Amino acid sequence: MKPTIYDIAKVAGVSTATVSKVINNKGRISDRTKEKIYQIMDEMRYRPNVLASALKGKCTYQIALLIPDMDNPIYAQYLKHIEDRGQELGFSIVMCSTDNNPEKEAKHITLLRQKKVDGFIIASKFSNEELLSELLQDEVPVVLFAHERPEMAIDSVTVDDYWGGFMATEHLISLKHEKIGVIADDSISCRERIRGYTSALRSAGLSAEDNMIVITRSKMADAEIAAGTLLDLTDRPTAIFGCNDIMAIGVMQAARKRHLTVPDELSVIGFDNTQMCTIVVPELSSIAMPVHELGKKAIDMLIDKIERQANLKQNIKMPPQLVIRNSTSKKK
Amino acid sequence: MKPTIYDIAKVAGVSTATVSKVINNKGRISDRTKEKIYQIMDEMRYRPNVLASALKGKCTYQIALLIPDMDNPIYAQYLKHIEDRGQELGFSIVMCSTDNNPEKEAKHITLLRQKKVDGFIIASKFSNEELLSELLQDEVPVVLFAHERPEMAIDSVTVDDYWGGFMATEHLISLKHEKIGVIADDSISCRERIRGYTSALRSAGLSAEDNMIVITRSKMADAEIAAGTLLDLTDRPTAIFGCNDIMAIGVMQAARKRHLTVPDELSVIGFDNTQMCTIVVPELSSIAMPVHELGKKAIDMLIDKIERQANLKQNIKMPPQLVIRNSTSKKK
DNA sequence: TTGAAAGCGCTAACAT
DNA sequence: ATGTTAGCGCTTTCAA
Repeated sequence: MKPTIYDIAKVAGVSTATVSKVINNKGRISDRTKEKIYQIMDEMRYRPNVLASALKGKCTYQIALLIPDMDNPIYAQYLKHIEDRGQELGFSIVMCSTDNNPEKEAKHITLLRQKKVDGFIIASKFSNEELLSELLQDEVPVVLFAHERPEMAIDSVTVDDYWGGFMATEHLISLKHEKIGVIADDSISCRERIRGYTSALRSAGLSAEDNMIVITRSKMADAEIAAGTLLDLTDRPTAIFGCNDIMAIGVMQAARKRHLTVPDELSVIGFDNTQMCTIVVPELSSIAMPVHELGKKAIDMLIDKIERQANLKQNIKMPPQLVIRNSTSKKK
Repeated sequence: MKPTIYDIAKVAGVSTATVSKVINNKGRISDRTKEKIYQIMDEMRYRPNVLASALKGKCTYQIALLIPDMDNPIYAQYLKHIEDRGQELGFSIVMCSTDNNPEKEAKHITLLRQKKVDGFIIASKFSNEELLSELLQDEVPVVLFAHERPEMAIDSVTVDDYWGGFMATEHLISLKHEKIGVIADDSISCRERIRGYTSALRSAGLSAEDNMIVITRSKMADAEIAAGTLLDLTDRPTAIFGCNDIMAIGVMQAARKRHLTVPDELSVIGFDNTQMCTIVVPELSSIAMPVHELGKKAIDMLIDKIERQANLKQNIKMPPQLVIRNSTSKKK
C-alpha cells in the first residue's frame, strides 16, 4: 500500500497534523522535525493524495480547456502552449472539444464542475450566456481565451483582432489593391477582424462595400464556396482577406479552380499564421498571434485567480504581427 | 451550498446508506423508496461529489492521453476522436504533451497517478521501459495507441503499419517506379512501415538498397534535408515514401527547391492522410488510418479494463487504406 | 429492505 | 512547537 500521512506520522513519532503542516509549509514547525519528516517522506516515497486534500476544499490542480474545433491547427496550438505552461506549474489540462455546440459546452462545464476542476479556460465561442453568468456568479475561475466578451466583466486574454484585421487590409492596400474581399465566420473575433478591415479601407479613402464581405462556416470547403461567389463577380476583388488560415486556403483553392494565379491575379492573406501557411503554394501571408505568450498569460491569470482568489477583472490584449509571404503582391 | 447525500437522506427520511445504494443501483431497495429518492435528488438538483466517491476507491472518470507532438495534425486527430468517445461515455481526457521526452512522460505519469486518473492511453513513443513495467505491475489500466510493444504483453490498438508501408510501396511499384526512397523517423511504427516497404520491393523482385532509406527527426525541415540527400544522388530515386505526411511534405519541398516537378519527375506518398494532404500542390497521396474507429476502440478497451478490471491482453490492429491523389504518377 | 457506523487521506481549528 | 479531533462526502460492512 501507498503510505499515507498516518504512516509518516507514526514513523516520525509525530501527529498527522504536524506532517500536514510540513507538507503545506504552514504553522510553525521546528527545523529539526521538518527535516526529519522530509527525510522520512522521501524514504517512504510518500505522495500526498490529491483527492483527499481536494475533498477538504483544496485545489485539484486541474484546469479545463474548452476548444471548438480540433480540425483547425490553431486550436491545437492553443492547447499545446497552454498545456506546456500548465505542466510547468503542476496543473493538468482537461481537454474539451465543443464543436461550437452550446449543448456540448454545457455538458462539459457541468461535468467538470462536478469533477472539481479548479477553473476553466474557454477558447470556444461559448454562446451560452446563461451558463457563463452562472459560472461568474458561483465565482468559478474562468478566463476567456482569444474570444472576448466586452459586455460581460469576465477575464480574457486575446489578440487584438481589430488591429490584425487592420494590418492585413492595410498590407493589401499598400500593394495598391482597391477592391478587397473578406471571408469570415460569425464569431466575435471575426467581427472584430472585419471591423479592422473596414476601418483600414476607410482610412485609405476606399469604400467598404457590403458585397465584399462574406460570412460562412469556418471550414475550408465552405470558404471555397464563399470565395467563389466573390471571384465570380464581374467586378471581382483583386485581393481577399481570409479571416483565418483555413478560410484563406479555401480562397486559394477557389482561385485555383478558376485558374486564377495567386498572387498575380489574386492576392490572399490569412490569419493565425499556422504551419499550413508554409506548405501551401504560394506560401500564405498571414497575421501571427503570439500564441505562446497568450497561452502562458491565460494559465498564469487563471492560476492566480485560483490560488489567490484574486477577483479583479483583467483583459489582456496582445498585438498580432503581419507575416508577409508569397500569396500577396502588387496589383497588376 | 450544494446538497450532499445527507441532505437527500434527511429529506427522504432515510439513511445515507440507502441513498448511496440507490445512486449506485446496489443492494435491494424497494421500488417505492427508490422512486422517492430519485425524485428528491431531482428536485434538489443533487450531484454526487466525484472526489468523495473516488476517495473511497471508485473511479474518477478521467483518462490521461499522452501525445508526443501537437505540431503533427495526426495527433490532434487522435485526441479529437478519443475525446469524442470519452465524452459519450462520461470520461474526461487529460491531455499530456510529451515531446517524445522520457522525462516528461515520467513526470506526467507520476503526477497523474497521484491525481488518480483511471487509466492511460499512450500514443507517445514511450521509451521508458521501466515506468511502463511499473504501470503493468501496479495493474494500472493502460492501452498503447498507434505504438506497439509486441514484446511487452500490454494492450494496444494500432494500425497495420507494415501493411501500410507495403501498400504505399506497392502503389509506387505499380506505377513502374523501381528506385524508391523512404524517409522515416526512428519510431517503432516507422520501422514497421519500412519493413512493409522492403517487403513490397522484394516481392516485386526489386532490390531494397540501404542508401534509399533515410532516418531523421519527424519534422518537416529535417525531412526536407533528408530528402535532399536522396535527390542529390546521381542515381536518384524516382519516387519517395514519406513515413508520415509531415515528412512527405518535407520531401515535396525538397523537390521544389530543386525544380523537380511532383509527380512528373518525382512521385511522393505520405502516411496518415491528414488534412494537409489536400492543401498541398499537388495533393498528396497517402495511407489513411481509421482514426475514428481506432480512437473508439482504444477508449472502449481502456474503460473495459477500468470498470471490469478485465485483464486479458488484447492487441487490435486495423488495416489502413491507400488514398491516391496527384502526387504519384507513372514513371516517365 | 433499511440503517448505524467506520473509514478513505487529508486539513484546520483549537488545545496544549 | 506540536497534538487532538472533527469533519470533507461518500461507500460498505454488518447488524437489525
